[in-house]
Amino acid sequence: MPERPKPIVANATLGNKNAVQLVGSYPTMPLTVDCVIFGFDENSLKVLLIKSDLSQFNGKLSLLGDQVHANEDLDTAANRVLYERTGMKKVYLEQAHTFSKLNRHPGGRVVTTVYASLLNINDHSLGITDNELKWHPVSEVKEMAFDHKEILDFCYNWLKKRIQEHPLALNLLPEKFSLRQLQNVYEAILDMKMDRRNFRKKFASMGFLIDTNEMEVHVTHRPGKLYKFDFEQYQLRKKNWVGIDF
Amino acid sequence: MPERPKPIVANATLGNKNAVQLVGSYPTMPLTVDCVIFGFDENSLKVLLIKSDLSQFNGKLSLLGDQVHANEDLDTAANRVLYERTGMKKVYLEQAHTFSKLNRHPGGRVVTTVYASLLNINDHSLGITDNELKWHPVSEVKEMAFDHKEILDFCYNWLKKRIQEHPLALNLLPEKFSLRQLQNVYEAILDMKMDRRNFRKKFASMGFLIDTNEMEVHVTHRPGKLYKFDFEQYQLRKKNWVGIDF
DNA sequence: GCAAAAGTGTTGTCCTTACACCCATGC
DNA sequence: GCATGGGTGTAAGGACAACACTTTTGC
Repeated sequence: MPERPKPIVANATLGNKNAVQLVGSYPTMPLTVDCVIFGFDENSLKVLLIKSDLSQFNGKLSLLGDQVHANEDLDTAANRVLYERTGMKKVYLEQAHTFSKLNRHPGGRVVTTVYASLLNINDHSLGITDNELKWHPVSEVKEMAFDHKEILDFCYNWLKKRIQEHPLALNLLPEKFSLRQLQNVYEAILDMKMDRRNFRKKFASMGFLIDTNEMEVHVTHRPGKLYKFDFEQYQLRKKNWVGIDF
Repeated sequence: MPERPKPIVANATLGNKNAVQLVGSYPTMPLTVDCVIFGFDENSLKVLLIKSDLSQFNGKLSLLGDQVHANEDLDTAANRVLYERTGMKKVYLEQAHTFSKLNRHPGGRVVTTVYASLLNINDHSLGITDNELKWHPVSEVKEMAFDHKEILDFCYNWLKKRIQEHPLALNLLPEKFSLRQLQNVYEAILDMKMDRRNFRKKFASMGFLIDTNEMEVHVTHRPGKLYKFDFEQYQLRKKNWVGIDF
């Protein structure tokens, strides 16, 4: 049995009191959002990065991040930052984790909530390229500013797991895609080869592929069929039972 | 192509500048942590809650939360809050999500990072019971203070998924447990009945159960074997491939 | 006609499910 | 001896892994 710790100050002194007073007694700190934006092009997984303009980091690569304004929630902030940095709107964004190490920012204590985002590089041309914004192959990113390498690694692991359970990878492709493109996405992200027949059978049996009756054009080999993903059906039928297994 | 948004102020004005100055220009806000502490007892899933002492909430139930200090990271804060509220230390804690709706706290803007925690009720007696701290069956919790009901629902869903992929539920049981107890945990959390033989086969085949050669005592039926979970083996052999399925 | 990738089926193995009977203990 | 849950095996069905040949297009 542990010894009884000191009571929490706010409770002891305020009792059944005013919420504004209570919140006023809390320390405040700056909050940022960082976006880890994955894209897919030329059969490899890319991530959208800028060069840090902090002198400490000497042009090291950095995620797309910025302060959270006093009057916006985190989802809004992440969307805004993405828009301000890239000119893109309405991108799928998902909160991944909040990082809070005390010394993670050289300018003082900054807590950051990280959002991961996936998009199709060819459908979203960059409207802005300040700070040398560009796509970098994930496998080639080594050093980064802040704790951003750690964050990138975290999000890459998150992505690997996530695409196996959600049709997230479809966001990396154009609306109409071939099964080869889809398999390339999976192979690139998971960093493994898969059997083509089994891969196609798996997706066919899920029943979310819509045959567009169109084919690839101008390819130097037999053209493949183009499909759309039936997100509507997916929403209706998605699993909630995964099965005990670890 | 979207119109080019206004440049981000911090970049435009500071250029390649001082990090301290940059962070100093960010708005600050109070940050809290909330702990969703699940426990298991009498074959039902419980959650540890207090009564809010804010007058607005009129004694409604609340998660265990408190401010994050200026000089502590979120993991530390969550552990501290748990200790201060319950007297318990060294509890498994995992960050689940950060909630940031602007009006979620009546005292002003407060962002909260939520940690989920699982523990065995009978192994952890409560050292402190201020604010009517006690265990509530999850299924019976209706109204709560703040957005805590929404947070609880989020964490309950998180838990359902999580226990299917990680040996998390073992934290809800004593070190030595019977397979019946284990199955009860799963049935209570997932809210479904399972076949006893298949459940046992499943766990036996995973190879993480260590037979203690002890039996239940003083039970009004044939006593069951007691097992330990081999966390060490689990760490060595845990899966990282789940298989595409959604 | 050659290179390159599309398209397609079968078989064996493993995992999951469904299901019924006897056993050890407390009272 | 009876109530309660412990312990066990098998058969059928479904999912997954492994594997090779023919087809269509561009050049």
